[in-house]
Amino acid sequence: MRYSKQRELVYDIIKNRCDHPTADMIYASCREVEPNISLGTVYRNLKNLAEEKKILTLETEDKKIHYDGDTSRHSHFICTRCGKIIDLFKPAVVPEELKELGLKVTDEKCVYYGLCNDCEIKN
Amino acid sequence: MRYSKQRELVYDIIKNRCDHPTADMIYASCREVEPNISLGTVYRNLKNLAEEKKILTLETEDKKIHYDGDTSRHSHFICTRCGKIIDLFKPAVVPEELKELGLKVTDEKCVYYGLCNDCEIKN
DNA sequence: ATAATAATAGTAATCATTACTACTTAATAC
DNA sequence: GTATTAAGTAGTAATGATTACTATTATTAT
Repeated sequence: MRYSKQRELVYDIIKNRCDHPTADMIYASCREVEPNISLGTVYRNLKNLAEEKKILTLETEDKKIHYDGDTSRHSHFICTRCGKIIDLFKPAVVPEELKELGLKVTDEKCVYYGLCNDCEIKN
Repeated sequence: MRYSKQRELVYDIIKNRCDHPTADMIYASCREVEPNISLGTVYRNLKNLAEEKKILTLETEDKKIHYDGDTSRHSHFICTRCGKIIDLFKPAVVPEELKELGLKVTDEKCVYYGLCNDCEIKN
């Protein structure tokens, strides 16, 4: 894979935000810097970066892939009312059952659902 | 919500299989019993059943929603090579960090990735 | 600098899912 | 039991996120 400034831009943008943007959000940010970048380029590079495990993906119930520039082992809490995604940094315990079944885990995606504090109040 | 034999069929089919079928797989099974059932009906009822928490959904990397008739608290292991989904029944520990943040969990979806035993051998 | 070829911009295509509409059926009242 | 009413369905069209395609541009090895 050879260098391109578009890929670097996509990567920098994800790395420098602490939310969990979708492709179109990243596209919007890219265009502020590079107005001619195309949506397909953003998608292609997001896919490349995810395959190389330089970024992570989060498949949610909103049918859009959310990207995460933080590749450290962590989980997420998603508010079922407003969709906000909150990072959980204290590592969850991997089920011992996996060892018993002889399954080696290379990745994990743990998502917890409920109301965030703001939505809890509003309810 | 009132009774319909289509909804009951969709529900029965999911409940009586131990895999994690997608909408089109459930549709195919439905048509063996009820050849005129429409795909839209299957989708609508899957959505209804999921909203009522009578079935669960699993959002995976293959961009199709997988449905699960087992609503007991359990996790999943997905093979990154063949896509097979394996149930993990021993409950994972919910991160204590959630309590610290004052977040009440109503649902959880923990997915672990790696190679299943078959694919491990083939590799 | 040039050649080779990977990457891009812009657009078209894909495909899972949802929306729409005329018709059917379950549930309730008479 | 029949009529009423509104929810559910079949069949089809639309949606929208993502991917594929193609002519052009940019990177990198020689």
